[in-house]
Amino acid sequence: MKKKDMNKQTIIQDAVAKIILTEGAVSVSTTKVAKLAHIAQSNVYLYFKDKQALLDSVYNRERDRIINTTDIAELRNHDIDIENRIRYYIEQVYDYSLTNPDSMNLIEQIKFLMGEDDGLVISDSPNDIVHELLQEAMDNQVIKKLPINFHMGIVFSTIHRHTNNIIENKYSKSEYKFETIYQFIWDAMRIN
Amino acid sequence: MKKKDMNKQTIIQDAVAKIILTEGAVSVSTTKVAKLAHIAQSNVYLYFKDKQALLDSVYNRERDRIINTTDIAELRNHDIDIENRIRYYIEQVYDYSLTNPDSMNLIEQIKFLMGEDDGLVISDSPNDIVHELLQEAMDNQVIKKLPINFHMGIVFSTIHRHTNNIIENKYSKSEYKFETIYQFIWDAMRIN
Amino acid sequence: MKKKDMNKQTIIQDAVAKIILTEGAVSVSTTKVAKLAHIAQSNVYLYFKDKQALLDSVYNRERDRIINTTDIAELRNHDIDIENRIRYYIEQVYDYSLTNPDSMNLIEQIKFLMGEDDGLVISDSPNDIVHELLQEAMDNQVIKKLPINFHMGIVFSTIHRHTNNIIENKYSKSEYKFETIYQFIWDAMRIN
Amino acid sequence: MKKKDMNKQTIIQDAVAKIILTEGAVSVSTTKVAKLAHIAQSNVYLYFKDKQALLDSVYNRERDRIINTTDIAELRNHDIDIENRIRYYIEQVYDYSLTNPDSMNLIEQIKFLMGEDDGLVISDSPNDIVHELLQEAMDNQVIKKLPINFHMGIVFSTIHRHTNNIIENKYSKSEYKFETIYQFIWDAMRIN
DNA sequence: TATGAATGAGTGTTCATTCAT
DNA sequence: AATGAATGAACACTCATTCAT
Repeated sequence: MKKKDMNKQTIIQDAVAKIILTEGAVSVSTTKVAKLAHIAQSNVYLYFKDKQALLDSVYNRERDRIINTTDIAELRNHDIDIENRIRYYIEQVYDYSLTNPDSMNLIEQIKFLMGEDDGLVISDSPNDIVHELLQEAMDNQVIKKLPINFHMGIVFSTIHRHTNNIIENKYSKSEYKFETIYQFIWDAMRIN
Repeated sequence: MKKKDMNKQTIIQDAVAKIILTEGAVSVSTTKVAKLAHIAQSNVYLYFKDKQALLDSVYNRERDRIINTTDIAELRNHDIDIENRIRYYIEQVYDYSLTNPDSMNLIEQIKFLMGEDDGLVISDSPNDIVHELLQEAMDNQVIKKLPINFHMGIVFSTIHRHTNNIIENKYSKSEYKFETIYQFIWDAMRIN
Repeated sequence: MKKKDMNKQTIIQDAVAKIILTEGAVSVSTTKVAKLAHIAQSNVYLYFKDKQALLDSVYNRERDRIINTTDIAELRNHDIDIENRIRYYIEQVYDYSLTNPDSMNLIEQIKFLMGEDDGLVISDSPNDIVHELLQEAMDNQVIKKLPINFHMGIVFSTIHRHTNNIIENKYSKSEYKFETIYQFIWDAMRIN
Repeated sequence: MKKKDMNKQTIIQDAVAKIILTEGAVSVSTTKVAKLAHIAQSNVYLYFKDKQALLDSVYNRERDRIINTTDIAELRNHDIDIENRIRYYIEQVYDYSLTNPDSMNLIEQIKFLMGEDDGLVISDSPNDIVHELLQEAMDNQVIKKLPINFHMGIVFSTIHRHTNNIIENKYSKSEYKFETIYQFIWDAMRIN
């Protein structure tokens, strides 16, 4: 029932996601995608201009998912002090990553495949909201004066590593609390 | 004459490395490698069992290069206090990365191609020397009690990001000193 | 409003013609045609049995256009001496070709695609009017006794070449008068 | 025996030629070529960079064949009067065409496929030998002052048509002598 | 009349790998 | 040790055509 509601676009994107997660982005081929989606290979081109567009769409879907999950308003709410806004942001990344561990891996894989070096760091535009937040924090001498991708990087890579560790059963979800992870990240970022 | 001393193995590996760095690991093909190495395509199989072995060898070569550059003795020298040994280690990674920026990218690319998730974190064996060092530091409550790949991860990913930023001309080499980078990493690791 | 009077058939044919002239007959595909005609791809099959029928129709449309432009009555008018009737015919081909240079190219392209060797020579039926005229001229020893497609061929290919030379800016329209072109053709045909 | 001497290049080119002549240039596909040449499809790319290179090579092979058959020295021999040199040239084209009727068709087909409009007119370079000859004839007021491709065109297209008529059994080889064909062509060209 | 969805067969091209010499 | 030739499988992508709605 529910499945039938999904349109083909989504089915195809899901197939791509599955392949990326199980075999790696390199292994994505229209043939495999079509097989997994139970359609003819040529059919892929009915829904996506070409392979690049297909990968882009999967990437964007995931990126949007993240962005939509983020409580942007709060990040801009100047009634909250900046340190807490950053903490709130990290918490959101943390929650998102634990809830959707695949999402992060998808984004990482696709970005890498396309030759972008920044890994998980998502920065749509320079005046991106998080960018803004971190810049403000830097200007106010709350966090260290460093390239912004250092700050974004440590947030993402730490949380991502944590999530992967759990997935790979290196330890259980309960073994490290958010507070612990957060402290690690925040100690790096903040001026003390 | 001297050049001719380089055996074919090395010539081939160099070709692979060059392709990876310029076009990405995905683009490595025996055809291209052979062309770049000025040998017949089939010749690649004289020196390497298959493509996988070839990539492995390039990976291992780089990994060994890193390990050999590291002053292991010093890391084990208990006359030096542990904090300084870690600092020394970070310094060595830092120096290596700035001196051989390609090396890190090679490792990252090959790891990605093979579907390994840990990125740059190299851990050959559990009783690896760095592993040992960090474990000791954790036991002595010098660094935070966290999965070891957190500690290794922040070292590598921060330094790697820094190196890439420089390569991509985001800023000049002189803009951030080692001390600054180190402080960022160390603040995350240490218990304060 | 008026434009809407053009029925879909015509719109589709026009699309085909445009593609042939800009990209060559080989490049005609239902996909492209449909896109250019602003209809669904499958819609092409509503108006034409298959691709072959579509091409045929475009060919026939052009052939009819030529035939209808030709003043047949005059060609048969025995009050005019035969030499002048042939001259009149050549003049008409000349005028048509210069006025509708695309027309000739369309016919040539489609013929090529269908593997017909006679190029521009259009001969619907053996008792074709021009056929008749030339036969009569041959019988009356006005033109050389040669296969009829020699005579038709030289008319078409010379004029077509002239037209293309102009289109390709090899020289301007005014550089060679009809009389000059005609003399070239007629000298070949006539018995002297 | 003899067949074995032919290298694969030639075998492949022959396959292409056969397909062009039987099915038309449009029908040439690497698959068909490979099948006809009894090799794997991928093998085509061992001998030719891509399909274009393959077609080019078939074209060039034929063009060279024509050029090598032509007695260039004689065409430049100013001891012979120009009219006779042109006649000699036309005779050579005539002989070649009748001896190698396929050759002309191959060239025509490939040229058309590549979108060149000049049909059989082969003009390698502006100072091409035939070009030279005709220009000289025009300057000396032996032939009409017209675009050179008119003169070349009538030679080729007339002879080609004649050859095709014979192939298609429209009449027998003996029905029209060279002299007849020549007269038709020459009357068009010459100033009278 | 019109369309979107579907598809199988085909396209040119690249690949890793094998083998005879 | 070295090579050129060979190949089957895979790739992304386009095509003419059909069919249910």
